[in-house]
Amino acid sequence: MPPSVLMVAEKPSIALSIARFLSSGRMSSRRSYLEVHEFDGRFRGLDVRYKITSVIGHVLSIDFPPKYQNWDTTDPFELFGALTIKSEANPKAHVCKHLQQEARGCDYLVLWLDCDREGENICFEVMESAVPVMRKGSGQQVFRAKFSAISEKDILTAMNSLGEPNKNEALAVDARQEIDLKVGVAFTRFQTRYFQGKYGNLDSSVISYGPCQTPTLGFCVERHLRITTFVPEPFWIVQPHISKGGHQLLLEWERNRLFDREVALMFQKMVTDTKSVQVTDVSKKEDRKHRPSGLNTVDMLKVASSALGMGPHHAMQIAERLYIQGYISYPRTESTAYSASFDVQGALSLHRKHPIWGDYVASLMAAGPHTPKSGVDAGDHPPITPMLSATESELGGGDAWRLFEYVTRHFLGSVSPDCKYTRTKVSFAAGGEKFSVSGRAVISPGFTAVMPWLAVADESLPTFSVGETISLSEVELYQGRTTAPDYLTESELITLMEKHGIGTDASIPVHINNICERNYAQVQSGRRVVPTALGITLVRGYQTIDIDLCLPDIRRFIEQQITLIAKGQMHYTRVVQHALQEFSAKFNYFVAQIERMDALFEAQFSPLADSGKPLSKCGKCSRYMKYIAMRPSRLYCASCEEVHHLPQNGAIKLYTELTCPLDNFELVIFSLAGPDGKSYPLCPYCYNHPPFEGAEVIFGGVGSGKDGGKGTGKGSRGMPCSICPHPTCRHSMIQQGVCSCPECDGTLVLDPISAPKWRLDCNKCNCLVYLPHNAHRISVSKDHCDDCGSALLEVNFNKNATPLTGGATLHKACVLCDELLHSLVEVKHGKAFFKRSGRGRSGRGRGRGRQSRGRGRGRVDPRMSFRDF
DNA sequence: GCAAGGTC
Repeated sequence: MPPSVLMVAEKPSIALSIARFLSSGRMSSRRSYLEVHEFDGRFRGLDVRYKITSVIGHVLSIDFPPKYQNWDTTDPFELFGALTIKSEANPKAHVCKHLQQEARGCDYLVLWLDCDREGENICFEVMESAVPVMRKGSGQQVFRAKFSAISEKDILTAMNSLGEPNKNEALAVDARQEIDLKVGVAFTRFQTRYFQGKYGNLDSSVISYGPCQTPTLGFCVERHLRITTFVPEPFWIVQPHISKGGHQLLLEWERNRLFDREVALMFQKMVTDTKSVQVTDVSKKEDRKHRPSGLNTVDMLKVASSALGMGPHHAMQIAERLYIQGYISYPRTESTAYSASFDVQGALSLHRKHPIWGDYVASLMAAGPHTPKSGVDAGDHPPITPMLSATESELGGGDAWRLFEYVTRHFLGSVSPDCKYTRTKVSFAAGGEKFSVSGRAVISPGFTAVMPWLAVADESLPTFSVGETISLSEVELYQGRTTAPDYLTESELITLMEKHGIGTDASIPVHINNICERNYAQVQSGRRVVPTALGITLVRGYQTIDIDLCLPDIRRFIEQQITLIAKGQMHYTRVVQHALQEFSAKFNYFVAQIERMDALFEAQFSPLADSGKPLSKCGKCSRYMKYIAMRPSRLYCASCEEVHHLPQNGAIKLYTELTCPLDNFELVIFSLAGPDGKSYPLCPYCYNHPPFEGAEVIFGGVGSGKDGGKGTGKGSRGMPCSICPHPTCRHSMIQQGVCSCPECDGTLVLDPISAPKWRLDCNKCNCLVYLPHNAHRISVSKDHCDDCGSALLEVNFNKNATPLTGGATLHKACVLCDELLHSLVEVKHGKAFFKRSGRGRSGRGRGRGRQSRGRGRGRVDPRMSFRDF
């Protein structure tokens, strides 16, 4: 067997391009967890077998170990000194396994990750999986390819000048990750617990803090404060009117405007008294409006927001889709310059026949090639360009078409001539004051023909000659008032973020989205970002305690620090320790001074005790607790001063005054919205303090985690009755569970309030099983099926609609094994439901893994009866 | 329930 070389790129599309260039298209591709392309070639004087595949961005991500995951038992300050762990960023993608599988026995590893710091960091993540399983050899086995574009020339050059991955650059990213995590999580947990424990109407699931999101909010609040503190001032302008050759002209005053009325009046009188103006100069010169440079992500997002009315998050989703479908090039790029190898002619010729801009493209090509305006080549990806021609109907109209049209017009504009026009300026004098008027005449529209919204408007002027006098028809004294600035548009916010280095092209939309989701700001009409009371109060609080916390310099500080590592000027450990020391000191000060921020909250929000409505009784003091419906919904016992968290995004009701046998708390019932939203009872106390040793481990209880500290996913934060292992309580999983879920490792539990459309709900996933609809009562019996171990159901059919022979109404049977019962049920959100031997409900091996499962996750008619399967 | 950064 020839030696083998494994090559790894940052994303599948790049692996494919590189494979094509290096193999001249002669390769074979197969699909493992990710695509792998193989071909034969030469490597350092050897005949080798090449394999090229990719990861999907970062392989690993950083977090705290499980013991720090509990918000109730971890002092946020401890987080600064905590160990951190790295675990697989997206376990479902099996990237580590994929890398190990492909690297096993390979002789060489070539890293083709993006050539930026993050890419350098991913190199080491890849090495961590790959190197241990490679064949041990002598000499260098790991190589780094450095490329500045995904073009044949660049890729071949890179292949011929392989180097080594840069550990310092990778360490800089490790440092950023650790600092961001510790600072962000410590502040977030502290302020969330502090303020949510005091106020009932904050309406945010979490009061987050972050070195990017908070300065982003800071920009919006700063503008808000400028607006609210704005004091308008009156000003005056002397405006002479003249008429010539049928034109009525208003002359512009060289002093622009004055804030002193008396002085302005004096000038007006001087001008009026002269009764005429004299032409002192007529200048004519050719001017041009430059064609745009190539389109990068940030500019695309700004235009999408300001001209197309599409939010950055949405615009990125649309762009992503256009990219996947092959209509546009990679949409995440910082570059505005096309690389030297970019084929302008080829890219243009795609559009020659386009029904809308085909004629323009044809004339552009006929006129010869136009060099694009220079811009920045960040070396990551080329500017965003169309890769196919498409019409509105092909793209299904809507936002996809509008964004594609913009990308295409921008590209065409960037390789078109500049717009040329003549600018005329006529200067006048009257009463010692100077005035002017300007006109414009377009010579050739250039790129504005295809980007008409940027067109230069003709403003014709009559002909004037120097020395000419024109009588004044009127000299107006215009009075105006300065006006407050408006709220920041999304587009302006993006500009500010980019200018201050807040976020990256890919993360800017995420940060904006974040401050909206946390209810700190809202995008209002005109796509202006307006901070909410919560957002304003937070930023004013930071300003009161420590203004650094909401200024963009905080990000700059972190960037500066880690750059020292990247350049090898400072040791990783020293930098991280220094930064954390600085931030933990800030944290301590913030905690010590929190009452100053709280004073602002007090003036704006209502205390917990005044919020919400009485709902259910506390098991400790027997007094009614209040249900606070505002996000995050919770129960508050005013006499015990305790907050009990509840599951989110659903409705909470009292469960007919039933109580938990363990702690006497009244049960409540949680229901997800909609006809197919499942519901389950829960004890407010048990939900937050799982009473059974091991229960929280099995189910991922509050703040605990068994799988590397990630928790066990949404909805499994606490312990509702549907997963409670209490052996005798009538609401527990033991009593209400029927059988294993066909979709996951959960258990199907009788939905207690599903009547009259009785059904079983999975206690983990969204699988629902509808039971016979002609039953007026269904309950879970204490008996089990002899064949499969499932709990038997007692079905009480309606007298008039019973399927039982002889008009009998009572039927006790297994939902899986009883022919009749099984034929009357159907699964929703489920794709398979089959009998399983020996696995009954809880207590006896509650659904532990499925015995078989199709690999595909295609849609199956959700109404399919599981009998039909 | 937490950050920011990759990418799908």
